Formats: sequence, C-alpha cells, structure tokens
Amino acid sequence: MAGEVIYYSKALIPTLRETPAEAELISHKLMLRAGMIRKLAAGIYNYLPLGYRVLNKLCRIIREEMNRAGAQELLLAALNPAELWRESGRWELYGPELMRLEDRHNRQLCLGPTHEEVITDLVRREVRSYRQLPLNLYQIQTKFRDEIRPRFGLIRGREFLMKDGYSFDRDDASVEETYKLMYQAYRRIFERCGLRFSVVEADTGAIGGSFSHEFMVLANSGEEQIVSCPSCGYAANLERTESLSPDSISYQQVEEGVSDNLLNLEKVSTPNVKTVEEVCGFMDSQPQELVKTLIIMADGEPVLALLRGDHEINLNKLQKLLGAKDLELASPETIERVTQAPVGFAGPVSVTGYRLIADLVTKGMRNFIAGANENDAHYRGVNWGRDAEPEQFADLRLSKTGDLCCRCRSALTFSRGIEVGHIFKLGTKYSEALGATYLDDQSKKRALVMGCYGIGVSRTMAAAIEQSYDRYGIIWPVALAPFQVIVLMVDPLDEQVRDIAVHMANSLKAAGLEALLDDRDERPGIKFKDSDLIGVPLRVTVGVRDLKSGVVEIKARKTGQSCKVSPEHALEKVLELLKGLQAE
RNA sequence: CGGGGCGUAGCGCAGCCUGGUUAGCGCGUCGGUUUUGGGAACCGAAGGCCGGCGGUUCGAAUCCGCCCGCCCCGACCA
Repeated sequence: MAGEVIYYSKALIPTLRETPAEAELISHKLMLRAGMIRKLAAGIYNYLPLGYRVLNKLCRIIREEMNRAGAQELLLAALNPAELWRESGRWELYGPELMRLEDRHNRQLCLGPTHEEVITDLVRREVRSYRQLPLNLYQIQTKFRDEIRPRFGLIRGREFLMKDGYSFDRDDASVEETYKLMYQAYRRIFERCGLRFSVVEADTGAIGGSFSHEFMVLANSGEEQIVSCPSCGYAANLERTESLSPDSISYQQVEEGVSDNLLNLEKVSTPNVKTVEEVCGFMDSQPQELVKTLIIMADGEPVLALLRGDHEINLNKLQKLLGAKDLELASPETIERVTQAPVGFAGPVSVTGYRLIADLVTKGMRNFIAGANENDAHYRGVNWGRDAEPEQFADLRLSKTGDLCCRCRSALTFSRGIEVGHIFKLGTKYSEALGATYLDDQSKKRALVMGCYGIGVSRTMAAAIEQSYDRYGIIWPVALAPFQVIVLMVDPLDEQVRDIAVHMANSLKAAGLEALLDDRDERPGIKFKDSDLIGVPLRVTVGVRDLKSGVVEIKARKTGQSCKVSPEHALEKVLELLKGLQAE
C-alpha cells in the first residue's frame, strides 16, 4: 500500500465537542463528532475526508476479494428508465420505496435501489453462448431507497453506498459453485475488516434450498435478532428460526404424568377477563395451559392461528405456510365478526368456515383453556379431536430464550446484529422476465441462472463503530482506520519536536503506512481528545518533555497501553504493534 | 401512514406559558496577553430575517392558523 502523510493543520476534520441533537445511535453520534459525516437531509449524508477514507478502505477490501473470487467490476447507470422496471414487473411491485422521477419529456425514471434489471438487460444484449459463462459482475455505487422512516444515521439511509454483484451461470450446479465462491469471499471480506460477525440462513422465498445467507455484524444496537447454536453452528434470523420448545409437552401432562385423562369441556364465566395474563390470574393457571387464538388477515381472508399462551406468533412462518402475499392482524371489527365476541374471547371450539392452524407445540396439549367465542366466557378442559380440530399443526411460533436447536438439541443463543451483507441465488426470475438467454452446448436456448450478492458499504462503516468504541470515541480496527498512526506534536513550535515528528511521519509513509501528523498549534489536551475521538489505532506522541529523556510515547487506542522508545526505534515498534493489532 | 417532540449565532441550549424598548448563556470562531503532556485564563470583537408565510395586536421569538424541515416511538401481545 502506498504510504501517506496528512498534516492535520491542513485537513478538514471538523470534530465536535458536543453531540448534535439529531443523533441517537452511537455510531451516528461518533461519526458526526469525529467529523466523518454531515447530514444534508433526512437519511442523506455527506462524507467528509475522514469518513470517505474509511469508506475507501472498505471498498478496497471488497474489490480485492471480489476480484480474487473472479468477479469483474463495472459501473451501472444509477438513473433507470421505467420501461426496464416494467418489464420485470417491479415498477408496480416495488412500492413507494422506489425513488421515481420524470424528465423534461415526462418520461418516467427511477433511481436504482438495486440493479437486477439493469444488469440483466446488459447481459442479455451481450451474452449469447455458454462459452461466455459463468460471468460474475459487480459494482460499488450509491443506491436510493425512499425509506418509510430513515433512521440510525448511516444504518438506514435513503441514499447509501452499496456493493452489488450479479452472477450468471448455465445451470443450478454452476450457480451453486459461484454461490460458494461468493460465500467464501464475503467471509474473507468481513474477516479482513476485523469485524465480529455471524452468517445466518436467510429466507429463500419461493426458490427454496439453502441458497441465501445474511452476514450480520454483531452489535447490541442491531436491528436484527439472530439465533445461533454454539454447538452445531446453526444460525438464523429470529423470524426464520426453527427451534424446539424445551417444554413442549403439556403442562397438565407434566403435572399429572398422564396423557389422556380427558376432562369434560366446561364453560367458565370470565367477565372482562381478556388477556392471557388476566385469564391465568382469574383461573389460577399458567400461560402454558392456555391456547390463544389469533385472528390474522391473510390477503383479506381471516385465518385463526392457535398458539400456546406463553408463545408468540411468527408471522413469517404463517405467511410461508399459507403462501399469502400480505399478512396483518385482524381489526377488532373483523375479530368480532369472526368470533361473534369482543376481542379477548377467541377460541377454536365450534369454529366453522374459517381456516384453523395450530402451532405444533399445542398438539400435545390436553385439557387446555381457550376463549369461548362468546363475550365474557372461556372454556377449560378443551381437547383436540373432541372439541376442536385444526386444519393442520405447523410450526408457527417465534423462537424464544431457552429454546433448543432443532438439529442438535443444544440451547440456542440469542443476539443482535446489523445486516451488512446478503447473498442469494436468484435463479431465473429476472432472466426469464427479461428474456436473458444463452445457447447451451446442444444449441438449445436456456435462461441464465442468476445469483446476487450485496454489501451495504456505508452501513458496514457504521456497524464497525457500533461494535468498537468507548466513552472517548471510535476504536477502528486497523484495516478500516482512516490512518493507522497519528503522530502528535505536543509542542509544534519547538524545532526539535517538529523535526522528529515530521521525520517519524515520513518514515511511516515510506513503510507504506498512512499517518496523520497533528501539527496544529493547539493545546495538548485538545489534540489528545481528538486523537481518541477519531479512533486512530496507534498514536506516537512527540513532545519536549519526553525528548529530554530521548524518547517518544507510543500508545494503542484500543488498550490504552503505552510505551516509550527512542525516536530511532519508534518505527520498528509501531510496525510490531500494528502487526499485533492486525493479528487479533 | 398514526402518535409524540423539536426548529432561536457554527454546535449545545435558555427566553415563549404570563406579548413590551439593546434576544441571552456555554462552547466554538477572530485579535491580543499570559499559558502549554488530557478539551486553559483574562481582555476585546465578529456572528441572529428567533424555520417560512399569513393572521391577531399600538407592539409578536412569544398568541392563533397553514406550510416546510428535523428527531423519536409505533404499524406481531386478543
């Protein structure tokens, strides 16, 4: 890498002592304070030199790994004609998140939120033969999404930097190879960034198979909940997690050690007792003895979903099961219409005309409590078969703490993450819609099999900070740091200090490192604070005090550990420390 | 989209409820003196269409209406 020295006195690094009121999230606050970014409008940011340096570090790593994996970089148009999006059907499907605009001739355009259409169009024009395959193309570009609610600074913006890649293969076997290559490339990218991350299985939608993974940077502020198994390596998004309830036999069975001692169905008057908690309190029972009934609107049709009282529904699972496009909780009016009772008294007994789906866990339950579909009444002693029978038992529940891995039965771990990468096999969805075909070795026309691979570059920068900071500021991993070293002159007016510091910075540069030379005529305190805030991994402090003893101080940002060495040995020491930091 | 909050100097805020004469404070900025190893002290100075438009009033940062911008929460608990 080419070395560099930047003089702080000439650099635009407008640090802030106080946090602008607009920021909530740590990464957002610190990036503003460190002078890395400034907001232009809601969800839209300018990158100042310091922030841009970090972004470029990320891009460089991404490029190197993508190229190594055989992908080629290109740059696609950001402004897309509507016709192309109409061809794929997404002009209508994408919804208000698509930034649409018109030109002076009233032609409709959009700003690309992703580029399947554009790349597929390009490839369908240029690729004809299997001999040209496989082809793997990527770009790093600003994307536009008109988010409902931009928030969290760079984590959810309306304009953001993204690496998006698309692969074109002859068949499934071939795309699987490409997919594996990309998976490995992604692992390498995030490893090289020095990030702690987890790869989770993601929803594959209609395509099926294990062909989608999300790369999550682990951070407590993460939007996504991740469930992982420490013993077998299974990891998934909470919404997609399949897990075993540790107590999936009924409470009654556990209590009595019998399974088929069926009690009579008994209607109990429960005036104004509606929630699970209220019912339990009223009947002196546990949520595990109760089956709750949720009325869900699936594409406008009410469906009754049954879950154990202490479990939550996972709408994604239900949606998948039903094959529905749109799911939402039914309105109170609908609930009254369906159950003939106010909200709070729904149950499975004597329901007709609606689909009834019960969670697997409820299958083993006996003599449970449920709403009576009647104002102020519940049943107790409800049993499947005799009193009610769902159309099917299926996995509907949201995994919860204490659940076991369904592969190896170990206890699952719950954590939070920020999605920074997503890879998936697209199949022929876009190639068929846009007619992107090739001739195979039998002269037969076939649709290209696609994969797509994204990395949120600007978001990754924010995620790195979420994962590594302290009360003084950012702590960059060496690979992403805007500079590896800051050389700080305590007394910039002193000739000897200046000479030694400049020489130090230049020798760092000669060694291929990027150095920030703080030559500002500021008080030492300010310079130390700024140095900590912007998070440069190593600091070399040159001042008259230490020079009297013939030394300079080298301090690691992360550990706070420092040592004093002679100026002649400083370079060597810095290189050694950096090596140690990178090896972590 | 629903709910809540905010908009006053580059940044952080007070003033507004209860209208009144030069609109304040801290930080930052500029000049000066003294300082100089963890955000200095003193002296002096610059910097505001109080988000915009309209209304009420003798008089509006302050009251009312509309608009714009920004932030937060929510859109899975029967």
